[in-house]
Amino acid sequence: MTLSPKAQALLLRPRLPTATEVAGIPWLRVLPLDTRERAVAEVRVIDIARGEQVCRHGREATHWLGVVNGLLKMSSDRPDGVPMTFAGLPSGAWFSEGTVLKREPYRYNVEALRNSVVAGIPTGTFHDLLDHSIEFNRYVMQQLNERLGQFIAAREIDRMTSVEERVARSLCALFHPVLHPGVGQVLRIKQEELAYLVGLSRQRVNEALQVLQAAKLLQLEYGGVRVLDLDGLRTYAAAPSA
DNA sequence: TCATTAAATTGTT
DNA sequence: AACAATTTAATGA
Repeated sequence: MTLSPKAQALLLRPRLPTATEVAGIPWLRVLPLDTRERAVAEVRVIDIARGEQVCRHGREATHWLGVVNGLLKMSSDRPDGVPMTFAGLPSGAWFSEGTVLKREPYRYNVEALRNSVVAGIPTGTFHDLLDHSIEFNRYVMQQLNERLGQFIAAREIDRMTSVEERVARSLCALFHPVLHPGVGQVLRIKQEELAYLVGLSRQRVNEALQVLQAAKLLQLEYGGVRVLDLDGLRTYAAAPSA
């Protein structure tokens, strides 16, 4: 990315969301009309260039954040220096609720794998919604519950030896219907981005994807992946090697 | 709208 | 990492 400082400043300035962007925020839909209108008024969006960090480990959490458009990667700095990727965050993913809830600093880094649009509401607004909206509480509770399961899955993925299994499970996480409702049957992701997410070479990921395609679990498309059998990806086991 | 060309992405080695 | 093949996006008649 070679943008002039002026262009960068313009990109980094938070702005009001467009109607389309507001429509892409899943939790707004569960709110009653009056609550929703008040919440919408607090939403700001920001354009993030590929490679930029959305939040840094240790920084104070000022907003509850979500992906309107694009793809982010959530990872942690481990003491041994090897970064561990927790999750890929596609369109419709909202995150940092645990941190915002406890008013703590971020415990991970989030960076953009491609140019993305990220939305946020201030922590104060987040707590107001928790205090006054049952619907919002339900949404956040479900979100926390699902994310717990995803973190546990991420640890299992990290231990897996088979590349095909790792890719299959990672894709499942990205296609998670509750955490990532913005993702339809087709996930817009480059194989290069997926490789960076699972920490493998693009070649190896390409190879694994083709195995999974041959198994009729997914279909490769230019610039994306179509899932044919989500449950099959979830339970995929590598063929025993000779 | 269509044809041509450039750029991006995938598939192979 | 390099390269060829394929798909999409951009351009201009």
